[in-house]
Amino acid sequence: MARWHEIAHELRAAIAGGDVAPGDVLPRETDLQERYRTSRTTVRQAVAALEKEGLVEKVRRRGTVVRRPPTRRRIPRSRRVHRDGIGYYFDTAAQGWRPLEPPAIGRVPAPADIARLLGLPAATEVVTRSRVMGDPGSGDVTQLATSYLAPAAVDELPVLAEPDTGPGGIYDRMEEAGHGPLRWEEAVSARMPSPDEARRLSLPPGVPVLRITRITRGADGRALEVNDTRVSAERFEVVNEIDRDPTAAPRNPPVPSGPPA
Amino acid sequence: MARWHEIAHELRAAIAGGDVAPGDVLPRETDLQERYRTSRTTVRQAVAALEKEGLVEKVRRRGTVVRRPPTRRRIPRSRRVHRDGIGYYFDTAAQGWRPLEPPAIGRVPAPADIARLLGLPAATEVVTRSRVMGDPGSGDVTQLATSYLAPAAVDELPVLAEPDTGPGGIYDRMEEAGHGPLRWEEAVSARMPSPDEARRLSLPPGVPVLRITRITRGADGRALEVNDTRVSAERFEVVNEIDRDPTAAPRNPPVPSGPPA
DNA sequence: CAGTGGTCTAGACCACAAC
DNA sequence: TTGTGGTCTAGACCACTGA
Repeated sequence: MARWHEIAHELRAAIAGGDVAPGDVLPRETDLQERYRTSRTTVRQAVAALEKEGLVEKVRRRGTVVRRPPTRRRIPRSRRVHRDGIGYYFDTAAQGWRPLEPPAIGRVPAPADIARLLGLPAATEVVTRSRVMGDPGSGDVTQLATSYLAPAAVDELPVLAEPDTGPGGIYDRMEEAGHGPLRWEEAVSARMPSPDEARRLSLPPGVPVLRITRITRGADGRALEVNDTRVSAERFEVVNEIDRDPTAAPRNPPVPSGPPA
Repeated sequence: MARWHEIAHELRAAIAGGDVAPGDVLPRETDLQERYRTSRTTVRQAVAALEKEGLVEKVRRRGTVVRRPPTRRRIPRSRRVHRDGIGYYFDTAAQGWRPLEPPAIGRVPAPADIARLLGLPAATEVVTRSRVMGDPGSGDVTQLATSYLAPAAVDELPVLAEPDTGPGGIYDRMEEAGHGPLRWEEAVSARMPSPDEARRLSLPPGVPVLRITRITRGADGRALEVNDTRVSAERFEVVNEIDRDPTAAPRNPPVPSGPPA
């Protein structure tokens, strides 16, 4: 076993055993060097392993801080979307966050995975609507969302490429054009952030992004739009409810939760 | 800007621009040292950054390999669970994977987050049922699942702590005891794996685990069980369907997808 | 079995933010 | 202001594994 593995193992045990509590700092690097009779490089490699696991965070001039177990805010999902009441479940206002700026409209070659979902040849040019959501008060960014619009939808409804799409947004426009009732399919996965995403979402090392990829289809089944939303996997979770009884009456849509206590 | 940032930036651009295709290798470390007139430490720090992002994977004797964009297998979810037909949506057999060994029964203090979901004081001792799922043919492990059982449920139904819980499993036993119809709430999030999880799921560096935390409640609303499932975030995604029209008829449950082509 | 990345040393200077 | 981690050097030997 490599020396740095041993050191990482002991530090991990000290954290798990409560010898160092969340918020506390690990011994400084020079102290660990001395304690383990090793070079600074080896010590740093051990601590870097814990950082990659999201267990600790390095803070300059303070030290290596043990991170708190995350409290996640719930992103509730119901099977059905209601037009009244709480709004669409993916109505961002209902989720407690708001756009920090108007959507940025762009035209880019569709990334390979998006093109596949839209049923387009790779690198077809598509219109994008990019939003940065968060708390306007603090400027805290919680969510990066990009909509990729099918070219056919934009040709039919040029307003989709406008910053302001009118009351109800793009989905109401699509239904007005006869595509309703709309259906959505939503995939949740995760990956490590790009450097840009990490910076914009203020993600410390060792924190993945939770990725919510939602495809919108019209009544004919054709894909109209793909929405790709990224949030901190440490700050959010996507919640669904399931009933066992096939005859059970639909329950009320879940109410959006407030910020963690 | 630090030198290693520059190097990482150039390597990232070479990958994004297709100069090095997936499956290709980056120049060896000594070549990069020479090209950038720097030390091996600096080169390694740059490559380590790409590895943390999941872009490359180091393979001994081969080099630093550019990873392929992941193809994810879908884990479908419907709002309702059916007892006939495809089975329960979380019936693992219907998902294309099977237990590699009988469930391991344990008794452990409940982790803080599990105790909270079960409505128990922290560190209450609970019965666990741990499963390792995968492909029995290849031995490939795809899923680690642990059920945490509420003490009251085990007191009432001691069979829940047996390796074999009989036909239909623990949920049928709970319904037979009068807790039905059961309801579930499922949260999807992600985090970096522990070293043990990374080893058992064969996760390369830079790949998070997708975590599916499902809570089972009886008709009276009390929590009976929490299931904590971990899969590779690069190999799986959780998919839900949503209708807009509140009066739309329920659609058929989604059919489990096969392995990626 | 040879070449790749893995590990480790001992030392130096720097940049930043908490004190 | 100053102590922390951040960056970097030049070199050595090792272990694994795929050509």
